[in-house]
Amino acid sequence: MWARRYPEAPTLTDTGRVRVRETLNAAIRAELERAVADGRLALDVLPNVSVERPRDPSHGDWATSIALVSSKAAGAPPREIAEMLAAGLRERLAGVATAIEVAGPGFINIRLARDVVADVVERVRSLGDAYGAGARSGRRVQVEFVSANPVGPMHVGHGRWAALGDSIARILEHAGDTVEREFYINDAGVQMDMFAASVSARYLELAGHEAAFPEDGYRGAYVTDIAREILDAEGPCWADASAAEREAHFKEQAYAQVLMHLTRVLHGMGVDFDVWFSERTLHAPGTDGGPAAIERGIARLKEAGYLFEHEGALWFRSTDFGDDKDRVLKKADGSYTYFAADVAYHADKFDRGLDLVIDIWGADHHGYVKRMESAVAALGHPGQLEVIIGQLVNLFRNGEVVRMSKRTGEMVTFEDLLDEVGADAARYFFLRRSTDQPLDFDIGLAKERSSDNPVYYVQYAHARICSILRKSAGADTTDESVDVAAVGSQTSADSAALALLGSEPGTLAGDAELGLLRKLAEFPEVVEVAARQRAPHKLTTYAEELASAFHQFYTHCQVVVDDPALRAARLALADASRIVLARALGLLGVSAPQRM
RNA sequence: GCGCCCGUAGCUCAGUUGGAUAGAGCGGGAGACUUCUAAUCUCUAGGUCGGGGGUUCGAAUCCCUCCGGGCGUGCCA
Repeated sequence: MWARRYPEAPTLTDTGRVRVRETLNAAIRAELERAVADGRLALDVLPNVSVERPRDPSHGDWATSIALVSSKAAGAPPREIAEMLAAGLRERLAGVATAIEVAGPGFINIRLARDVVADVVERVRSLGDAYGAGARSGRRVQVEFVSANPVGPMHVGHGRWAALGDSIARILEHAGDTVEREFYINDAGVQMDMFAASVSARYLELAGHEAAFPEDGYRGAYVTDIAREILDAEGPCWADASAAEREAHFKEQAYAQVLMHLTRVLHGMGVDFDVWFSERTLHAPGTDGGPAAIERGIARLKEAGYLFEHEGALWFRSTDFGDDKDRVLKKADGSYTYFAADVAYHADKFDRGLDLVIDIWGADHHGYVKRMESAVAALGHPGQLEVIIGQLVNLFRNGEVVRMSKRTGEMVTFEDLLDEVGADAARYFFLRRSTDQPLDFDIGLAKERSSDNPVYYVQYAHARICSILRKSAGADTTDESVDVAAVGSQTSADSAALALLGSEPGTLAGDAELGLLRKLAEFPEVVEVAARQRAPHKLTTYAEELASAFHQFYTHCQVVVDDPALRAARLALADASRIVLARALGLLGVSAPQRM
């Protein structure tokens, strides 16, 4: 088995909310220490202090269960401990918190002063896109994803890995890492030969010759399209060439066409790779004329003492690292396994100085994870490879499963899907579910321009804000020539004005303002968690919650009002919401339209 | 057989690594446009968190076991 690892999260530094959290933690720890020093609390070891955000807003902004945790060791009732700590905290946190209460079995609930809550508005507006960003970690991370065999069009599952890998890359970048996106092209295997043979057979058919189609050939219509393009461009002369010559030539032609398809489709959805890595280069002789990378990779494992020969084959002792069985690198017939190339490939990655490599593979490859982790460990980089297993996509159309046949090659390609639903909806739906969950994708729903569609729900919130900003500038609300970001930044609200926000709790308007302020403040933590868990779906959930908080605010609070202070405060709040919505969508790779 | 993933409202799914009365959207029921976009909002119904044990102040979450579903278990790629 392998444990899912969540390496240390980058430290967030620029975010007031996290500082609030640290301030509270520090205050609670100090109270705890004081109580122990005074002999009021009998604890040998101090428990870890942590405040959390209660689900129920009536429990305040933050809460801690420290009294419950300490109760047993201290030999005192939790409520008694809580009362004692709360008394000290009220003094220590005067100015930050307006209420500190003991509730339930012994929770300490903390309600922040309103100006501390409202402070998020100016923090967001001054930081802009950097809000929620982590300090530069100095860590170089590579995300390798899609990595399809270049033998056909992208399928819908590839689209999901693309959205996932790119969004994880964006999130890690925002959290402070330096990230590279890489596509590993499996262009060396026998499937390329089969692909060439399939194109060759179609070419001969088109040129009017008899041709037996290969048993396990690729039967999709795209193969014929490629053959036709070659025929149109180069004529029927290849029918006279030897099969080997023809297939060798067609292989490269077809390969080039598929690569163009891949880059075009991926670029069309906003995914651009830094490196396209060809598997062939691993088999080719070294640039210095020395041994091929694949041989050098094996040599390294040998030096490390993990190889042995058995029944004419060369094996890697992956069981030393917890794998179920040992794995063959070089077969008895002298050829290399796919795994051998992958060892060389990963050795190359770490030679490039990467600190962490994240591979995204389809669910059908999960049996391969342990051996790859073992190899990376044997190469001297234990724990520096992380494999994310992406589950498949089931396509639905109005509740009906869209059937696809691998045998006949009939399928809805990812490009078809993009054409039909658009890049925004496709990406958003792919990212909406946790990665280890198979995804049901309803084409009808993704296309729907209604409240049923969460993409539009979130984008609409952004568009609404832009409309308000246009109006506040005295322009027509539909005038797209207005620079809404400039209008937003020209708005200024002093702290007295901001203190108006949420000043009437209990009213629809007051609660809506407070709800929106609190939601904005959560963003840095959401980014941190999404980064640590490689979980973009945390951001779709957040984006929908933020959009919901904004729509409530919009319904209950007129922004462009006569009172200049209230108007400025609400305008600033709307502007901050615009910035965070756009940032959240940006991390998902989804556009934030200014008008819908 | 063994390994991994999953099982939460009628449906699709969240649940911040053990916290307070388990949440959201859709679907069902009832309402709100003379306003900065109704692609919106408000209220309501709906649960044995697959079953059973255990750990503890406290379990959807951790452990054991059983049931059910998916995937993997090549000298394929």
